[in-house]
Amino acid sequence: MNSSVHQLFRQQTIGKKKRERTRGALLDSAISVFANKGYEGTRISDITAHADVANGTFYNYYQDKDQLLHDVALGLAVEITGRINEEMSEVTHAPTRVALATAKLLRTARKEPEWLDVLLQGAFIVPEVQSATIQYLRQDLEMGVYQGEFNVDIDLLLVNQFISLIRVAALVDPIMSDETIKSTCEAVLRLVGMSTANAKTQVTAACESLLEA
Amino acid sequence: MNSSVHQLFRQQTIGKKKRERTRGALLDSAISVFANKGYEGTRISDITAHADVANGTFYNYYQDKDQLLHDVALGLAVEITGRINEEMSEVTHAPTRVALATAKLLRTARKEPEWLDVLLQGAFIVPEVQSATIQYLRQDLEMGVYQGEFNVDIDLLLVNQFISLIRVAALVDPIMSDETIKSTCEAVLRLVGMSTANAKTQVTAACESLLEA
DNA sequence: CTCATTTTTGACATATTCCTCATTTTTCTT
DNA sequence: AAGAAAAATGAGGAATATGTCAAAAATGAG
Repeated sequence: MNSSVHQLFRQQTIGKKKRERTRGALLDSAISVFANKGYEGTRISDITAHADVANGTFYNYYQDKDQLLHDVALGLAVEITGRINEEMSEVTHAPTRVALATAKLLRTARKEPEWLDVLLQGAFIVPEVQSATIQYLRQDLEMGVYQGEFNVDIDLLLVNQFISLIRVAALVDPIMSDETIKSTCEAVLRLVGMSTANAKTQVTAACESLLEA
Repeated sequence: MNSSVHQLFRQQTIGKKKRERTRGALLDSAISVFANKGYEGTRISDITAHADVANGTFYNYYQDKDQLLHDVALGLAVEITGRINEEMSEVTHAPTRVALATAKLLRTARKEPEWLDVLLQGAFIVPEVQSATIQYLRQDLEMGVYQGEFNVDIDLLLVNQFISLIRVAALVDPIMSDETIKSTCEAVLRLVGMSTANAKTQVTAACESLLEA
C-alpha cells in the first residue's frame, strides 16, 4: 500500500519522534482514503492498511474516525489557507484577491485533488474546519464591498455559496483544467455582484501569471 | 416507526395491488432515512424498520441500496420537476421562469425538506437522476441567453453551479425562510450574468405572489 | 552498546450488517 | 368462503468491522 505522492503530514514530522511520524503517516493515509471512499465509506482498517501499520496502531492515536477527520481537515485548512494568504499579502484590490485566491486554491486541487476533497468534506462536518475555511474569505468579501467593487450582502449564505462553487469545480472537472479554473473564478465574481464583462476582465488580469491565456 | 408526514409514493399506489403498496412504503421510508442518515450511512434494516416490514421484505423488491436510491430519487425528480413545470407553462420570460422555478423548488423544500435532500443526493450519485434534474433547467438558461437577459456560457459547469446554490440553501437554512429563498433566487440570477439590481427586481416581481414582501 | 521506555503487533472476542430461504400469513380471484 | 398464488416473515449463517490487550519489537537517552 501507500503509493500516494503527497506527504503533507509526513513531511511536517520528519526528524521528530516516532510517535509524531506514525501520526503523520496515519494523517496522510486518511487523506487518500477519505478522498477515495468518502468519510462514511471508509473503514479504520482501510486507513491502517494504507499506512502500512497494524490495525491496533490506529487506536494508539485516535479513538474514532471523527477525531481523525478533525485533525486531517483542520491540518489541511491551516496549510492551504496559510499558503495562499501568504502569497497574496501584497494584494489589496479585493476582486483581485478573490480571483487569485480562488485560482490558487483550484490550482492546488489540480496538483493534489485529494486535499480539496477532504478539506471540503471536513468543512461540512467539522464546525471548526468550517470557521477556519471561511475566516479569510469573509474578510476579502467585506473588503470588496467596502471598495465598492462587490455589490451584495455578505452573510453565511453567501459565503457557503462561494464555497459550493469551489466544490462544484472539483466535482465536474477533477482534472481541473485552466478553463474550469477561469470559469469558476468568473462565476464567484458574478456571484458577488460584478458584471460578466467586469468579472472576465478581473480574472484575466489576476490570473495572467498563474494560468496560460 | 413510520411517523413521517409525506406519503408521496404511498399516495401514488393507493388502490393498487399489495405489491405496489409495499413498494410505496419502502420508497417513502427510504426518503426519510436517506435524508436523515445520508445514503452511505443508512442500513437496509433502517429502512425496513421505518416501513414497518420485516427485514427480508426488502429483498423481495430490491437487490441493494443503489437500486432503491435510483427509484426514489428518480421518482422525486419526475414528481418535483413535473409539478413545477406544469405551474409555469404560461411563463415565457426566462428570468421569470428561472426565478420562479427556484422559488417553487425551495418552497417545496420548506414543506418537505427530505425530498430535496434525497433528490440532490441522487443527482450526484445516479446519472439518470442528474439528467432528469438538469433537463428543464438547461432549456430555461438557453432561453435566457437567447432573450438577451442572461450573459454567460451555458455548460455543464454552470448547470452544476446552479444546482449547488440550491443545495446550499437547504444546507444553511433547513427551515427555508422567505429570506433564504429570495437570496438564493437573486444569487442564481447573478450567477447567470444579471446585475444585482436587475436580479433583485426580477425576483421581487416573480415571487410577489409566491412569497410575502 | 545497554536497557528502560515507548510503540507496534495481530489474534481474538464482540458487534454489526447482509442476505437467504423454509415457513407462515395474507391477498384476492372465482 | 375456498384455496391457489403472492407476499411477508424472521431466525440464522456468512461476511465484515470494531476495539482490546498481552506479548513482541523498536526506539533513543545515557
